[in-house]
Amino acid sequence: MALPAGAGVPQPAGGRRVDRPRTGNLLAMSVRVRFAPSPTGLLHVGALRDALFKYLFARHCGGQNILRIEDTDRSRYNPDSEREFIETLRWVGIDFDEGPHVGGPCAPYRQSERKEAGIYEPYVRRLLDEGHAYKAFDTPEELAAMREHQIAHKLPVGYFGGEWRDAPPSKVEAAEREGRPYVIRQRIPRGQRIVVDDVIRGRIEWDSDQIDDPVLIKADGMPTYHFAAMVDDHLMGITHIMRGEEWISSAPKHALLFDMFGWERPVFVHCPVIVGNDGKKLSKRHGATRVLDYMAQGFLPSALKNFIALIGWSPGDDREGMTERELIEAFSLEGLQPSPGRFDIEKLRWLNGWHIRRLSVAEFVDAFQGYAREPYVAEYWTQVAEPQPEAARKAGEIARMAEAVARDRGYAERFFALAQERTTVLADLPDVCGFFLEDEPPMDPKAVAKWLTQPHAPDLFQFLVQNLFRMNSEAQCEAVLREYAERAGFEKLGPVVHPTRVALTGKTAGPGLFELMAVLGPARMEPRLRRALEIARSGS
RNA sequence: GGCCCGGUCGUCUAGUGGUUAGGAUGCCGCCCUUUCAAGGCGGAGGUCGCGGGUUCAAGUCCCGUCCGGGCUACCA
Repeated sequence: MALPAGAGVPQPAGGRRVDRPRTGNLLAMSVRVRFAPSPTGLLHVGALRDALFKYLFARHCGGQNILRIEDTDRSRYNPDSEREFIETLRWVGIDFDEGPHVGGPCAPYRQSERKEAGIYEPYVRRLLDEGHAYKAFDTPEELAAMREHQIAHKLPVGYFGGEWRDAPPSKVEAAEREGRPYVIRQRIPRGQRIVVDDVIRGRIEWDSDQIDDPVLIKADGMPTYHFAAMVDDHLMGITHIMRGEEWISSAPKHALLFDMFGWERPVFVHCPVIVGNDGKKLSKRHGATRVLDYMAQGFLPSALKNFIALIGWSPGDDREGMTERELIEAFSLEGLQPSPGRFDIEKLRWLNGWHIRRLSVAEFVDAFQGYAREPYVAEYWTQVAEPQPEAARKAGEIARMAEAVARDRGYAERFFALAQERTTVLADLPDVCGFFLEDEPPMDPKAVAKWLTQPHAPDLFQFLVQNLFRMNSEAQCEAVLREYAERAGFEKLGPVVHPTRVALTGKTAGPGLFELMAVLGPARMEPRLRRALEIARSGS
């Protein structure tokens, strides 16, 4: 999508007019949304859902998805954060048409850089000139005292005028001459009804007397969210301000800003949020899990997207398991719900299994190999997961399995096929089918006690070892076991099947015995059977 | 305290005046079966937050109320 040169950039200082950018019809008609995180930490599920809804909406409409970094708070800035966001989103499969990492016609896409480029200045000046903003020289102490007074007298808390909103110009000039630090505040009109139309909630109204004058420019010269985000949204041609519902209360300030500039208001969409199990907003201190942790546990991006999309949105029918293509196709603002939802890990697990089962075997193996290659997987299992000594072992198991898979891809595909419908998260794979790769898989003591101590066990294993030469196919394996059962006088296959399963896998549960025997083949079965024979002899 | 948003099985949801309030997950049971899964079938689980009102008829419309949440920063 090409933008006319200079679109979205205010005229240089000489040129007077700063107005709606001439973005051309193509751009004006196309949906443009932005994910605008503050780079202060890790990407957790709350932010992911925010990014996901915009992504789905943009892709559904054939519009543009834009990444903008809102790094105007220097005290909370975290230099690693932006990379975390971009890499996590890349893993999830949410991509951007414009952003600091890919560029675009509205660059730069970091607000600190936009501030350096002087993009905001003409707009501040214009607001000041037109009386929509004013300088306020209150000290932090004065502000604190005012708030205390308001709380004590049960008054609305906030800056509703102070001494600067209506201060005479001479006073302001004097303060400025003294070099006193100041902020620039938006002058909210008084005695008005402010109406904001929200796509999800309909019309929301405020009495403008209830809305305090927000800081637009901080004392350090940096714009606040209230100012920078709105100016940028306009300059970048954002058509829909989609964000979490926690922004509803500042929506009137933002809508008013658009009005003050004479800009067309974008469509407001205040999405429901994901809350913690206590019903409270998700935050780092409140059960908000890093998205990468889900990756490390072996959740598929497709499942995570599917699951997150279904909290607060529904396609309108009974569909639950949906591919990315289906999500994009079905997504609409009408399906958005107003109430917050909770993150139910059990349902995510089910959905992950659902997505795994829909993969081809080759894709399934690729998914595991890609997973095992992710550097954060090892870090997660060794340093984040609990309980610790046990969790760390998982990292080694995953790495070893990945090596083995790479060494013999054909073999891997055969046993992955058997593991597929028994896998809920990729990290389970070593547990589910690790025994295929070890001549001496770890033995479950209970399984040994129950099945390898059976009186007929040594005889059974001896028989199997002797007949390995004719145990290549599934049918052959079954025939041999049935033959033994008959010879030993067992009416049912259980007494034969269970000890054999324990001998070969060390477990009581797993893929169908004949299937797994056929995959193992005689060469791999022999050492396992011989070991079991020894255990059975010594045990009984 | 003020303003604003929300409220359907534990959880995610369908539902826009007339349905025995549907689906999914989780739980339980049955079937399949050599085990575990997957799959199929069935069950328990909701006085649609509560109280009024409008209407022949209300989860759906109106009023009130309660509860939960958000904002109330020179954070986003």
